Amino acid sequence: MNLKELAHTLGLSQTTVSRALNGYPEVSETTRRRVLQAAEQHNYRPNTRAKALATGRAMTIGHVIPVSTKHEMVNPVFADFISGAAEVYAAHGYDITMSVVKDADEAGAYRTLAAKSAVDGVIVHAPTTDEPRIALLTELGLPFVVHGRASQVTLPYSWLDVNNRRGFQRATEFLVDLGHHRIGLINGLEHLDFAIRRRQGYLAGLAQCGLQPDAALMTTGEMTESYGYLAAGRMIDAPHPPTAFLASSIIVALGARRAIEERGLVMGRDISIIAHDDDLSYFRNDETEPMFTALRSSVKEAGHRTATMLLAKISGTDQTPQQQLMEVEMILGRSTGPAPIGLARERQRS
Amino acid sequence: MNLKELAHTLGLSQTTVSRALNGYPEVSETTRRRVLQAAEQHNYRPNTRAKALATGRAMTIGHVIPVSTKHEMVNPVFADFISGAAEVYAAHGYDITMSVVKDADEAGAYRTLAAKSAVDGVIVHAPTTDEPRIALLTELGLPFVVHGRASQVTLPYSWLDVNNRRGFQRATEFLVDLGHHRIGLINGLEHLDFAIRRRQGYLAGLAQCGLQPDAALMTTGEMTESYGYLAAGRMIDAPHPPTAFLASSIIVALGARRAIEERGLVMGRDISIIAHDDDLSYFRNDETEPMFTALRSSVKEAGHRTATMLLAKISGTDQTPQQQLMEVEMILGRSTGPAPIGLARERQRS
DNA sequence: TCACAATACCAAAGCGCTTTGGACGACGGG
DNA sequence: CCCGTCGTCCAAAGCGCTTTGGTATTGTGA
Repeated sequence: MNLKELAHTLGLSQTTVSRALNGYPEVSETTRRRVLQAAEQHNYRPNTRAKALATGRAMTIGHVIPVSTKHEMVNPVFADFISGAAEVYAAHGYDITMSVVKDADEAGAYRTLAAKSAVDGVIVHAPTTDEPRIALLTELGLPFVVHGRASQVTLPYSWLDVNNRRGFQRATEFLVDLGHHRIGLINGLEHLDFAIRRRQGYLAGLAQCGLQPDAALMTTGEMTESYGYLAAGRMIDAPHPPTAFLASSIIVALGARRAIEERGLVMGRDISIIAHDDDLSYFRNDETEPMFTALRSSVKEAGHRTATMLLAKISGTDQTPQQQLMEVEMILGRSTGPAPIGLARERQRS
Repeated sequence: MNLKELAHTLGLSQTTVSRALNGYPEVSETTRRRVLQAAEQHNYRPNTRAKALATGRAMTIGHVIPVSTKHEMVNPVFADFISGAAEVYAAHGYDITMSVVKDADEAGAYRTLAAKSAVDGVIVHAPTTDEPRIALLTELGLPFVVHGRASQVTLPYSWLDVNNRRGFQRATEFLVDLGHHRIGLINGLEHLDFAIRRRQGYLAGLAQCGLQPDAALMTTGEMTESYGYLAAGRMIDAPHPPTAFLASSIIVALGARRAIEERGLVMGRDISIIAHDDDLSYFRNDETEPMFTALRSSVKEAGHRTATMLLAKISGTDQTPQQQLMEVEMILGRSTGPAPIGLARERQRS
């Protein structure tokens, strides 16, 4: 059923039917009701493409999600992020289109999206410190909001970020307060901005407590479980092992935990862990006493908010770039405890 | 840059330019090259909507992904599945559009997609045993392929599934061979077809070995880590605890493992686990000696194959419904071992 | 040399919608 | 009584593309 047919069965012009459906005032209330009812009855939905073509608005948001060439991995946070964003889109009649691209040709993906005029706006995921996409999108004139920030980019742009720096600083200081002097950082890939900020927070925390950083206690990698396992294991087995870890995600923390337990140590007693927690739906760290002490910030809510910002930008409500910084919650769980005293610690390891 | 402008700058008609770009023969090779080059130079991409409107083909595949109303959870396998499917789509010039819907109104989502004629085909995720979407889509005439099967549906339709039944039967028999007589099944939600089949496999395995099933050893739930933890914990604490678990996913298995270790037991010695492993990119169970003994079947590959089937269906290559059954690989890891003898087991627990 | 077929191009219609620029009565004020 | 206004509707253009149904221009065989 299309407009023409619908108009014909109603004995009205397409114009009138279209106006009735779209809430324009030049239609009498009686005919509007008649139209609405007929539309409902025939399950009429305007053809998206025709509508988009006529209005010039695609009513579609693009998400281009990078899959790392290294591990062919797509970051599991996207599922939750998008589910949060999707609620907002749906409420405003927007569709989602996604392109999955090897991170190399991400720029190309945006170019194509813009050239095809397939979307009204996009969300930029996982920005690097000098994220080139920001300049590209500004140049293309395609509305966008960045999930995260790009420290080195000076152009004004809209973003929503988590206060990673503050969070990791707090976590570090918290661990030091518990007596931990050697804290291992199991960070994400450090060309990504969030990872840099986390490291900065970690370093600031150490500095605040008068501790020297140790390069042997800082690692970087793609945030898989194995990575957490290997990185933690390596540090534990090194000459001066840490007594605590800061893990960049729950999944990484699980790996670290595995490394700890495999060595007969007990998490929260022999070695503490604090994890950043994106509050993923299938991995809730929220029992009466959470498994991990964590810096929690819901990625789903971030999706929700980012989408809201983007739609505001598209509708022209927000002309000037907007920023939102979400603070993390620090959740106390079972993975942290006072640093073991040296001797006890040594006994554990032998 | 649109067709009109491009044609104008070239001093050609839109017809010719369009034909040159789309590989029609009524264009001289010299002009074709000229056109192609100009298009390249101006980064011209035909407007998706206009093209779709003119051709009647949306060049878009719909994925409607359900978010469970219960835990607001979106199944983490989608990320990998879609990344597999996306490669195929991209290679054939198709876009992806996704709708995220509370599982309640999934039917509505498909209806809308069809009425808007927004997609050329869809993939049906997570079918129930009597999946009503199959009848709906057949009625709507929208090409589709089911990822999974629907045991009770008699209509012919295309699907790709993993041999869950066989896998779980094998795993069960393997555990029995190791001396396990009480095996706990930590299954997914059993209105979903794959979960039913897994249970059937489990029961068949027990029967094959002459063992009676015990209702206390079978649980059902949404496949989160907490669920695995709680379900396993409950069984372990019951009067006649199992000596092995069959877990419906790696994430669930991690929960089970946590329950085991929290009780001072050792996985693979005191209690064994076999998990179904979707081979998720951020959770690879594939070190030299994998953490879990597992039934592995790559969900990314499933996405790849399902997408291929769907495109074949859309292009009309496959008129008759096609089926594909993927066998699981059984991977030996560290989570299984012989059943402990009664006494030793008791000593462990006290 | 002429007719006929390729060859290489073009004008215009059409996809399903929105939106501009009216038309046509009814109504009310001067 | 007439004119301007308002309310209600419609015809047609236009969004950017594809595709049908041409028209010139060239090459070919008789």
